[in-house]
Amino acid sequence: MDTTNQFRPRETYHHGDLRRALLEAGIELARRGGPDAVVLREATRRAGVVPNAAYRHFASRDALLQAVRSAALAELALAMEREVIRQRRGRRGADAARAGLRAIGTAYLRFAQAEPGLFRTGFAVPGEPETTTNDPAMAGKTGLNPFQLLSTALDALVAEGVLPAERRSGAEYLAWSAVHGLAMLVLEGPLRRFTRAEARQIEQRLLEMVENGL
Amino acid sequence: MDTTNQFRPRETYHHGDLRRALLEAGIELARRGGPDAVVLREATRRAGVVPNAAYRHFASRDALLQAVRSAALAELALAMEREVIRQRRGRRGADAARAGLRAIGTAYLRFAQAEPGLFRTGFAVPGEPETTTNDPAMAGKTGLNPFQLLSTALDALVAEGVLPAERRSGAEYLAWSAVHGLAMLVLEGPLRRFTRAEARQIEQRLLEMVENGL
DNA sequence: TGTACATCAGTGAACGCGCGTTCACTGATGTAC
DNA sequence: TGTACATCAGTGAACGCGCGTTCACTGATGTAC
Repeated sequence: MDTTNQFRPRETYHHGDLRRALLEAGIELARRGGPDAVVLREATRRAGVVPNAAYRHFASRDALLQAVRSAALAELALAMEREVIRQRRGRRGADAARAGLRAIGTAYLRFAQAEPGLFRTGFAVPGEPETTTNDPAMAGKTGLNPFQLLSTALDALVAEGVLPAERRSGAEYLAWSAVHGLAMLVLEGPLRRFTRAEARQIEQRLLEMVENGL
Repeated sequence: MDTTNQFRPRETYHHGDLRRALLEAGIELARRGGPDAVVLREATRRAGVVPNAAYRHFASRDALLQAVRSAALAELALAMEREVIRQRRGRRGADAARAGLRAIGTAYLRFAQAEPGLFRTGFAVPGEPETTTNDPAMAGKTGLNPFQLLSTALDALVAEGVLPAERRSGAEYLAWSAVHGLAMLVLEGPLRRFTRAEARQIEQRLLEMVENGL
């Protein structure tokens, strides 16, 4: 099964799964070059198909880009879910809740560094805000998208009595702001030239600041 | 004096101050549409000049864009300087230092909302990081650029004993991350649809978080 | 004060580029009888 | 089991677009004598 191979000409007239092939090509393009690199013609080239064939599966270039964006957010959600499980392991109660929030932040920052192209595609492309959608295309295994995973982690902090209930509302935005801002600075801001170790240290301190400041 | 007017044909063969006219056209374009809207041909059109005339003054489209970016950062620096003076007025010592930091953050967030196009041009365009440059083109009246103004405010906190010296190093990045992140979320993230009042409230809480968390 | 001439700042025309998208088409597939 | 035909998923060719940039040029300006 090699439906996405762009070098060997297809043997069948029909592609088989062109939609998936285009989406995967789009994701790969985003991975390497961010949202601007998601070029419809290039995706069809990689799928071994004529440019306008894409229109059987996506209404426009932007529709393809949105699909790629959702996939990027889904990938981040999966990474968060994994990290939460990893960090909560062996902990209980308040301690586990704290670890959960920390895991969300860590996964976010790791993702930004490991997959800058996908990260930018997920967050620099205007689209349906994650706060208002329940689209499973941008969610992880739990069916929650990155924003909803953060909310869940904060809820846990309240349930365990770590975060006073009256400070709960809007806490997503504070936590997210800090982490998102740092990700941007490391990615394309003044912290670009930091070594991995320096970046890690700032990360740690930022997560502390959030924990203390919330 | 109307050298930038694009409607009336020039009376002189020479423009007079084409460099400035192009730069101002570029700033205007960025203001309305962000970095991508800074189109060399459009800038020359507005200056009432043939496209390639731009190359007497800028080596490339990117050189023009960098100049616009610097101008945007300079404008932000000026806004920060004004806000710092305003907020420190009538205060002294630790109180004034705290007001100074708060002013920096407030000015940053106000600027992002009032001039989203310029804000994005200042920060989404890769260029010489403000941390390493002393280019006066991106500085305010004090000769300091936005990043350096933030550093100064943090130094004042240490001098007044508000911020322990051992937590000073790297504090720029923590403060900046939080504020920058919130700016992005309000601008093009999930907080886009917030009302002005809601946004203000989150801002306040974020600045508190930074103050407490640092 | 006048003039020759180098320098400078514009003009005019054209390029190649790759993109997204539209149109009319044809080959392949699957379903009803 | 065979065949007619509707439906679907591709092809082929072409569009207009606006961009950044290059080339050879000319009109205006300012300086030396």
